Formats: sequence, C-alpha cells, structure tokens
Amino acid sequence: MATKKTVKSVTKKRARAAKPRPSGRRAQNKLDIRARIVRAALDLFQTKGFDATTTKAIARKARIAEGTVFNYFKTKDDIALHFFEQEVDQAMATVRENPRLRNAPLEEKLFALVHSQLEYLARHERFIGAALIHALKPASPLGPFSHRSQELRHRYLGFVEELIEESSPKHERGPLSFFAPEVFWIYYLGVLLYWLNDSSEGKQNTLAFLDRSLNVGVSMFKRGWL
Amino acid sequence: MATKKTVKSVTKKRARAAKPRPSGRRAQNKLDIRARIVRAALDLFQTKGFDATTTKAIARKARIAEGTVFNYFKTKDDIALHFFEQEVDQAMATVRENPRLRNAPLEEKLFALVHSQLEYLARHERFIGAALIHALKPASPLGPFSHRSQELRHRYLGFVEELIEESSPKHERGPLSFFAPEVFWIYYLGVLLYWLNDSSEGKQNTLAFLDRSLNVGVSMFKRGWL
DNA sequence: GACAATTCGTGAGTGTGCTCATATATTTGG
DNA sequence: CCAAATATATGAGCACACTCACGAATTGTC
Repeated sequence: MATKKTVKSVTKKRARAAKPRPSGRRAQNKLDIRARIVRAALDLFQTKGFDATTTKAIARKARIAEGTVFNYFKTKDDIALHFFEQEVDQAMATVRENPRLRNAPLEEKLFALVHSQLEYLARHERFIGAALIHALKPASPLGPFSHRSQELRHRYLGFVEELIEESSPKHERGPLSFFAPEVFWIYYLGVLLYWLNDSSEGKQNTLAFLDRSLNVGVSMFKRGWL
Repeated sequence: MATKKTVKSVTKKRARAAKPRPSGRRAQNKLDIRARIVRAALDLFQTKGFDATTTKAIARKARIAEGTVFNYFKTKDDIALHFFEQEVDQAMATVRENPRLRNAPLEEKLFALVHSQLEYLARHERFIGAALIHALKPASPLGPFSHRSQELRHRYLGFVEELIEESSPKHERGPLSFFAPEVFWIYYLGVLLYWLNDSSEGKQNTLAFLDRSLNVGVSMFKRGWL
C-alpha cells in the first residue's frame, strides 16, 4: 500500500477532477461536505420529520461515514439549529432591505420582522420545533447550546435595539426603556410558542394576536410607560 | 413451582406484612412503586442532574427492574414533568388558600401565583429545565407530551380566568378580554424562560420584571385596552 | 379452594446518537 | 520528490432510552 502511494494520489488527482473541484483541496472539500450534510438533513427532516431521521441516514444520503457528520455538527439538534440561525438572519435582512419600511412606524417594522421569521419557519415547521426548543434554553445547565444561541440572541437584540433607536432616540425615552429589547425577546418567544400551537388556517390567530399586541405594546412604550 | 403456588402466596403474605402494607394488594403496591420511582428520581436528579441520571440508576435505587419504570412513566422526561405538574398545582393551592389575598387586587394575586411557582422551581432548578422545555411544546408534532401538558395548561388557564372574574366580572370587561388568560399564558412562559436564564442574586431581575410588568399589564387590562 | 382471566414486573434485546482509535488524505519542510 | 507533520474521514463500539415476549403474582368466578 505504501509503495502505491504516489501512484495512487496521482490517479486520484485525475479521477477526482470531475467532482471535488480542481482548486484548493482541503478547504474546498470541507465546504462541499458541509453543504451535502445540510442538504441531506433538510431533505430528510422535511420528508420524514426530525425524530424519524437518523444520523446514519443523513450520512448515507450525504455519502459520508456516520462519524463525519459529527465532525461538522456537534449534535443532531445542532443541524436543525443551523436552520434556525438562517431564519433569524434572513428576517433581519428582509426588514433592513425593505425600502417601504425605511420610515415606517416602529410597530410595522417589528411586525414585518416577526412575520418574516414566522414565514420562514412555516416552510420548515415539520422539524424546526426541535431546534427551537433547544434555542430557548441558552443558559440552562442542561444542553450544550448555550453559546451558540446566546450569540444568536445577542445579534437579534442588537437589531431590535437599532429599530427602536431609529424610531425614538435614546434620550427621548423613559428611564426603563433599555429594557425594551429584553421585553421584546420574551414577547417573541411567547409568540413562537403560540405559533407552534396555532392550528388555525394559515396561523391567522397568531398574526391577529401579533398585530393587536404590537400596537398596544408600542403605544405603551411611546407613552413612556416603559 | 405451580404446586407451591398457594403455599408461596401465604408465605409471602406474612413476609410482606413488613413493607408493602397489609391491605389492598395490587393498588397498594402500585402506589408504593410509583412513590419509590418518584423519590429515587428526585434524589438522583438533584444530586447528579437530569442528564447524568440514567433510567437504570433510577430503577436500581427504586429496587425494581428497568422496564418497570416505563410501566409508570412513558419517558424519562415524563418523570421530570411530574414535578412540573406538582409545581402548578401547588402554586394554585397556595394562592387559593391565602386569606390575605382573598380581596387583594388582581395584580397581587397574579404576582403571588407566579412567585409561588418560581419558588417551587428554584428548589428543583437543577433539572426542572428539561421538563419545562418539553411542557412548552404541547401540540408540536415532536414529543409525546401533547396531551398531558395540554391538560395542565387548561387547568392553569381556568384558574387564571377565575382570578380575573373575581376582580372584574365578565359583563364589565372589554370585548377582547376572553383573550386575557391566553395572553397571560404567553406572558408566563416568557417569564419562565427569562427566569431560567436569570443569573442575578436570588433571581431579582425576574422578580423586578414580574412586579413592574404585572402592574402595567393589569392596569392596561382594567382600562379596557384588552 | 381451584381454575381462568387479568394485571404487571422482568431483563434481555433493539435502535439511537455520539465517541474514539485508527487509517488515509493533504500539506509542509527540506 | 520524499518524509514528517497535520488534518480529517472512517466505522466499530459504547451507553443510553425505550420495547416486548414472557412468566409470576393477583383478582374474579364457581
């Protein structure tokens, strides 16, 4: 085997030109494998659901060994959490890039933000619950997701803070307003849980609740109650 | 062995008089075993934490076979969920039985309710998170707890509805007030999640937030905004 | 009391997520 | 170009939560 080494690698170099791209070997291959895992997982989660999807199946579909999955994601939940991260990022981008919202009142921005998040989640409802649930317990002694979801929460809160700042600068606000993003975070979690359990057509109940509660909440905020 | 049957049961009747109580056999024994499981689980959860406690260890400590545990609780999480149920029941009882609260304003009752819940949870914080998290996703396609926690939620909402009714009868309230317990449910979940992540001394942050937000919320409600 | 019917404890067995020593592939240094 | 050093894919193996076919114990019936 050792004697064949050089020959082998040359052969492979040729043979592989078809798939793992000609250029930067290792890094390139890593990206490729990661993409394959994500793709395979998404596919299986959506067809079979989260629990019925085994890591072995993900590995097989991604054409790698089972252990390899765990070189890329610490746990199975971590794979699902990946989609949750995308959800937050995508929603923030949507709000930021919508020109119509540029000068809209705060409650509309927040509605758009949450609405966008829920829309994304709807496409993945079949399995996203599992990731969600884990993201909810950042500092809990159980579960290894503390760091990653803490980070996510931080990014999210920062963005909300921005939106509030745009609508009413810090110096015009009440003494407790620094608390507002925290309150919104709790509110958002509540909405998510409500949404998960909302069986009305197109999640109308959740949207109605969103609209009404945001209006009340923001006007409360603007009157300096908070 | 079959020939010894009668003899054996007589012997056992005597031998057992020490532990599994003299009277009603089966029902008695079931209660006994269930109690032993709960006791063993509580003990292990508190010393070792939830994850580090195996079902095998629980069974061993309760002096039963491993499979038996699952005749009493569907899953390991279910055992922890049991403590969560106790928490809700105990908190409702506390509020109901406190004479000082009899004619107190709504916000005080609600504060007492939630405060009592959090106090109970504090004693079990080491592991309660796991149960909590599962209780949060009642109708989610994942997880088998839908029915039990739906029931719990229903009982809880009924109680909150009672409290509200005492404070302001239905006919005096706004058209959307039937929604109020739902809102409180979301609020409560938010508080729980906040509490789980609150690392301030004695969870002061959570309590402060509770106090302030309940006052604002209830006065909103009383002004007919809801 | 004896037999049948029923309930329930038992523990070996199963499939799972995840780990770890090893083999193999890639990069680096000379 | 080779060899040492490094990175990483591999899959047998592990511990765990949970299942199930079985037999023993209890209850119901005459």
